[in-house]
Amino acid sequence: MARAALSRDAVVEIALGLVDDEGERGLTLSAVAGRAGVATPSLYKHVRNLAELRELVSIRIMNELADEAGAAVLGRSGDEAVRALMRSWRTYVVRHPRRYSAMLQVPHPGLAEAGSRLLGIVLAALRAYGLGDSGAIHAARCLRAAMHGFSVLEAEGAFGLPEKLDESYDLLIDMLTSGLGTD
Amino acid sequence: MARAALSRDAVVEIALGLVDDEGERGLTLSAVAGRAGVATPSLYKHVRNLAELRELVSIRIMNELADEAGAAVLGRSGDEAVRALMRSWRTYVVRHPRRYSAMLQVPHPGLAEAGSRLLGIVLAALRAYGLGDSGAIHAARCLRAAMHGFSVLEAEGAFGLPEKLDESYDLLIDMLTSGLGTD
DNA sequence: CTAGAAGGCTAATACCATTAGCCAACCGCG
DNA sequence: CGCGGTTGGCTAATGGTATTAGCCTTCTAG
Repeated sequence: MARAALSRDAVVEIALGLVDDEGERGLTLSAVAGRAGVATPSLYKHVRNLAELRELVSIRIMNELADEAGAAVLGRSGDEAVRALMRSWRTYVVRHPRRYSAMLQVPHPGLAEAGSRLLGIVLAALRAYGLGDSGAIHAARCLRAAMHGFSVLEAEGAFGLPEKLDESYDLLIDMLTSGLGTD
Repeated sequence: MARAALSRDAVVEIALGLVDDEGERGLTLSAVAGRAGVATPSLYKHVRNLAELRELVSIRIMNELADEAGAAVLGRSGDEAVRALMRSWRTYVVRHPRRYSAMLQVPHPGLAEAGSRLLGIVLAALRAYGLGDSGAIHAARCLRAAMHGFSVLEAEGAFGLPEKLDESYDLLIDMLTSGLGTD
């Protein structure tokens, strides 16, 4: 290889920083090149095009989220597991709101794989309820929808005051766990 | 006024058609101008810039959704109202997936107003539960988050097979209404 | 009938992604 | 040690986009 220089991963890393600092709209090839101290076309040696970079960023973010959610669920079961899953999910969003928003953009393929990893974690959290195969899928979809919806709305500032959001989320957790228990 | 010509509303209408046909990424000023049979800069006589057009489109869509949800809730109360609200919401999304996706983009101000209209409708659906002011807000946030999350995931094709999504959504409705009742 | 505004146009600018083609540096090999 | 190929940078050029400036026509109000 020639000059030590950039790598594919380094480009993705810079892109992530850009998303954190300026939001997903700030993710532009020339901005990445600027931060890397390189001319724009040089990036094409590491990344096929902007769409691929966006996809790589999304996948990276979804995997981060899955890592944290997976760790939270580990060693717990039942309501405890669901609670931990939901809390860790929201914690990630609160900590990295712009990343979470960026992950949503452009539902290209490739995200599907990372998505199914997340699904597996949600299913693991549900294991103790003894739902059938099909029931578990339905329940997982509901959990994911609820967590995702709350996250999107919070990350985009669609809720009014940020205070008391914790209470709202606790209520959502209670509604869902009680719904699961009495199913 | 000069030549009969375009109006602000007509421009928004064309933009909506574009969103329906090509998705939110197809909403470009030159595409709108093309459909209107006009040169691109002429649009600036009706709309301040692309950002404003996007905002107008989003508001229009959110109001459409609010109209349908409001009509669904009208004359019902309690679990029936919540069920009707949730069903009408998803019905809109299934009917206009691209519009719903487009509404999410760019959470500019101005959407807040249309959003509070929606909030009012959700609160109306919850009236019969006799929740306190604060409790109703929390419950409304949960409902909205759940509906929104499911809608986003469905509109983006994030769930696997489209079949049996009805069952999943019914489960979500049951979980939430039972959570509200036993609160 | 006339003045002015409304709404169209062309031309020009700036920014972006993307492609093509060139050049230098580094690597491994003999 | 040197040499060739690959790797990773560059500049130049293209095309699409939004946006601004300034002109010109046409309708309408008075």
